[in-house]
Amino acid sequence: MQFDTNEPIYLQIADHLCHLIITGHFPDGERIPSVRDLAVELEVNPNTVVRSYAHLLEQGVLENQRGIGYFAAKDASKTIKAHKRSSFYEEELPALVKTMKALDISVEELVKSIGALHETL
Amino acid sequence: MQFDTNEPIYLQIADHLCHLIITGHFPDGERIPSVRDLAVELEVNPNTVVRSYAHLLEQGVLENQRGIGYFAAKDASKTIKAHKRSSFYEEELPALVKTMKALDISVEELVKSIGALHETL
Amino acid sequence: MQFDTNEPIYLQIADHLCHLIITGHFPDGERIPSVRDLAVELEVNPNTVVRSYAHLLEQGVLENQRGIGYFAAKDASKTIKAHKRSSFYEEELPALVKTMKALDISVEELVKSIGALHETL
Amino acid sequence: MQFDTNEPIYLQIADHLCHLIITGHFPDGERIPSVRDLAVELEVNPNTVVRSYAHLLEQGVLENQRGIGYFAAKDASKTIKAHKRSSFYEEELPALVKTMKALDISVEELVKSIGALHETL
DNA sequence: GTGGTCTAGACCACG
DNA sequence: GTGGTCTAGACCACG
Repeated sequence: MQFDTNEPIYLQIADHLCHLIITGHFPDGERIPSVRDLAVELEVNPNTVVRSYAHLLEQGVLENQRGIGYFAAKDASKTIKAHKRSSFYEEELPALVKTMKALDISVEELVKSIGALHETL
Repeated sequence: MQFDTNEPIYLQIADHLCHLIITGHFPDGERIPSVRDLAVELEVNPNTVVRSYAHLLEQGVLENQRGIGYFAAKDASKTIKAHKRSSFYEEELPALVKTMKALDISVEELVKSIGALHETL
Repeated sequence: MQFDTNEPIYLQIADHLCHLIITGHFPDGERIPSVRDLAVELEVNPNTVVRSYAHLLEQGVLENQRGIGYFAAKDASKTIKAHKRSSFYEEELPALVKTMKALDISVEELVKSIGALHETL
Repeated sequence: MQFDTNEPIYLQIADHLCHLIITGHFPDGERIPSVRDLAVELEVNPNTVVRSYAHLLEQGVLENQRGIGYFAAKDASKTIKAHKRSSFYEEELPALVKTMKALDISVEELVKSIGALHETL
């Protein structure tokens, strides 16, 4: 895994874990790697992984069984998607439209770009 | 001006100045407020304003006349828009499309939302 | 380290660091002292060191690992030498030749002086 | 006259005046323009010209006759050249040789460059 | 008046 | 531990 320099590593890890959960690599309810193991695998400070897990715990994406380990919550995928959906519609999209207007980009132009990206990515 | 807690104030000020430039409140080539004046107006430490100005100087948005003050560059609006345009098409938009696919949002659905936002904002 | 009064300290520190890098005291890719440590060593305010580091970061001489510290870039020596070389040939040398002509110093005379200095320094 | 942004304007003006003196445009002993006139001609703050004149007064390049104006000193050209000569041999040249060694430029290489510049400039 | 630099020191996020 | 940001305020060169 490659880390972007500008975004906190712990958030990048959290995002990555979410991605693995909603794509079924870490199915809902199943155990995920220990802090230690993941830290070794990602060549990262264990504190950083702790922070990622704590972050996802707060959001209800992960659960913790004392002495056993961390698990994806029963409804982790649903929770993640709900989170994403709300930040998408309430933050990302309005920001994008605002920029778009500031740059005098028309809706048609935008739709074309989105269509192109949609096929490529 | 209200500051968001998460983004550095000096960047928020820089952004704000860019906005004022491309909307013509600080026309290309004209003088902008002195460091001290802006600091007083925004209730911020002068050093913070210095930092904002230095940031925009690096990007070629501002210029400097010794002992006189800061000016919007001759082509400031163009420069700012070019910056914005490239980050829009190369970062914002691809990120959006990625999220959109992860959430199984169709292009049609998206276009509708954009249309609605476009009129409201 | 002794500071000259006329040049900004942060630039003198930056220059000094460049010198240490191209002479191999801080090899390419290796970690350099933390902001705090260097500030203590040079008896300078940490902010001043931050400024030096930020300056070299912009120029691609230093790199940054989140929460770990600053490193000389992989190709730091090369970058520094390229900078120096261009300012040497495009600024220093032409200025010197101009002065030399204004003073009616012949090329022969100059070459002799350079030869002498070259052995002494 | 075009001003460089990095060097103080008053020094650039002083240099320019020196140039005019040693090239005979303002002959030794003759009156030079009033502060006011020069400020108008150069589109510069009168204080800046005052500073230039004061600077040259200190160096013995100019003289002042109260109520009449500023004059190039009787031996202005000589004084200027002596100044230049000493800063050339004691500062410029040693600095150049130091850079040259740091960049592994040989004396031969340098001499060639100087020769080329000598003809072009 | 203008900006540029610096100190002293705080608080914070991050690893 | 690391760097990043910010305040408060000083001093200076310059125009």
